[in-house]
Amino acid sequence: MSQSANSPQPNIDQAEDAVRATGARMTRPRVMVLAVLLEAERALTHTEVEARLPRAAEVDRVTIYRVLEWLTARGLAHKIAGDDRVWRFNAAAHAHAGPHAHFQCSDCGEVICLQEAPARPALKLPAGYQPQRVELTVKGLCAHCVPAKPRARAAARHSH
Amino acid sequence: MSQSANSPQPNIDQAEDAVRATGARMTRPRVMVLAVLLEAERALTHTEVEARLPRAAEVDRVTIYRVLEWLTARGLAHKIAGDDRVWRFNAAAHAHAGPHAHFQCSDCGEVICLQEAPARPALKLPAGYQPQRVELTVKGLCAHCVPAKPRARAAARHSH
DNA sequence: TTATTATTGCAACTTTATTGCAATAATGGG
DNA sequence: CCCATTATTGCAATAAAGTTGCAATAATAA
Ligand SMILES: [Mn+2]
Ligand SMILES: [Mn+2]
Ligand SMILES: [Zn+2]
Ligand SMILES: [Zn+2]
Repeated sequence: MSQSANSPQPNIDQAEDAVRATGARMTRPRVMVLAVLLEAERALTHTEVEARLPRAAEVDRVTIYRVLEWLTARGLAHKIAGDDRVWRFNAAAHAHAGPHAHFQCSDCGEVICLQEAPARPALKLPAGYQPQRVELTVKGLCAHCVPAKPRARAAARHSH
Repeated sequence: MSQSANSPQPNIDQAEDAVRATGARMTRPRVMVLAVLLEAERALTHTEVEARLPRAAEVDRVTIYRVLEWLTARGLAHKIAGDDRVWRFNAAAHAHAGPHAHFQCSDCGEVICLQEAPARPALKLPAGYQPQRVELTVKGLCAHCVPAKPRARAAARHSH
């Protein structure tokens, strides 16, 4: 039960390595944001990333948006569009190199990556349409939002 | 090649029947919006619905939002969340009664319904997670956005 | 016709994300 | 180590999609 699971240090090191490996400039916002994603156990929204950045980091809101975009373009992260109009980001190194399915809670919006790669069912497209990738998302209730007993249905939204 | 495919009249009749069948009040916004959806060959955004409503209909922006929500709740339409975080709506009567997959163009955002029902690959969820439904979306380029020849890649966005 | 109340219209507001541009700072060369 | 170059960043303004509160309107039942 050490608190090391919450210590960003090792993730910062890993983030630095990853950013350096791209050949682009290594900046504090890039390293800190990636470290936050590496530390997360699930996909994070822009707001969540902002909240998890140490105060001392002092990264601007817009910069976070741009860094998340940048990380995604470089393959260091990937983003998922959910039902709630919010992008969620996950570090690519999270044992999710290839394509994989996602789960989204229809109550709180939480998104997690699932392991199994969706077995492409070879869907038929109209003439002239060109497939690129298949996205498989399971909708349902996360462990936090599943009611313990079949009552207290309309409970207030929680924030995890 | 008659222009009847563009005439909303038969769809208006069908829409009236569908709205009446719900038992709720039959209003012009509900009928007109549903008629627009029935006439569409693909899923429409709120903005597209607004643009296709006849001027004479004079339906308020907010009412369109509410009617689309209402149609979805009654099962007369269904909505799809795309990568551009915009809801798109499709009349449920469009031969899409049950669950089905979707296609979204990664260039222009167009969404169409696909026929085949995704063969549920029975994904394994973490303990305590409760699946409800599976969404399968094929990303790619629609017929309008597929480049005729492998050049002119960065062409300007079209609007269909 | 009239009463009831579900719907609608309107204005203000919220949330999420984007854009323009000047200021800052990461890197490479001297 | 210092300077020049220019990729990044911060800040303010703006955009786009959708929501909310509430008074006015109109669909239905009596
Ligand atoms: Mn993922
Ligand atoms: Mn559909
Ligand atoms: Zn949840
Ligand atoms: Zn397209």
